[in-house]
Amino acid sequence: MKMDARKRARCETRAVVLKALAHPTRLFMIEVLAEKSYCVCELTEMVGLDISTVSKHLSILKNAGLVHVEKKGKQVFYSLRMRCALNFLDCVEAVLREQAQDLMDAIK
Amino acid sequence: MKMDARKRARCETRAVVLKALAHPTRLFMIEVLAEKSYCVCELTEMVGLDISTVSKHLSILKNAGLVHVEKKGKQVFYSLRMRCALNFLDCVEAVLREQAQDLMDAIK
DNA sequence: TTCATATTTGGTAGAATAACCAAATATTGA
DNA sequence: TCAATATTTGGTTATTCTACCAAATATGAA
Repeated sequence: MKMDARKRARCETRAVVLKALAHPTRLFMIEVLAEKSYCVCELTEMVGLDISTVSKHLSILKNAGLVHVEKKGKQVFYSLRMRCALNFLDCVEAVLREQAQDLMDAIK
Repeated sequence: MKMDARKRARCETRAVVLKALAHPTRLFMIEVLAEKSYCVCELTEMVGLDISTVSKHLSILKNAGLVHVEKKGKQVFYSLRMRCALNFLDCVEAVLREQAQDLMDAIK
């Protein structure tokens, strides 16, 4: 099974979604947004980075289809759109646990 | 819920696993390795990049704990270790389908 | 040991990312 | 309209990533 142009395009599309998740700050925000929606300034306060940086991170999540955006007055609220991203993260946890176990096994 | 040092570290660890998945070539190989294990030269043939590039991609997957490595004679075989990475990808598909649907809705 | 094959590692150049600051835009209220 | 607040966008710099080539390493066969 070769990676022809079609398969490559398909993988590139998927990679956009995964890349959106693959950043500490964005992961953190995904977790936070799993509870409820927050506006940019609230997220900025939690994250502790410049608001322009946070805004750009959020736009990456938006472009990937991971969050939903709603404007209310002067504020813009983001919420988690794809709940299955959370299962996602559980899977990552499983990977990490297994890695840790391997390390333990290697030591003893 | 602020992103303190501990939370940041936690997110960074998770991000390593996600980053490993977040590349078209590596995604492709994950899919291929879901069927059965392959050696580096077979994967290189499928992927169509330089073998050194493929080797580096594989080492990223290995470091993230996503694949298992087994040496047989002159060849090195890689296999998918975390099957749940596939559910992962199903979730990504769901995201993409929903995005496509939104586009359709926006047009009509 | 020597050769051939398979893989990894080191080096390098170009592309992509992420952080900040400053400026632009949008919205509400005076 | 003007001022204040919330957010986004543009610009810049430093870092990281990715692809290739060349060289090093490992293994099995002659």
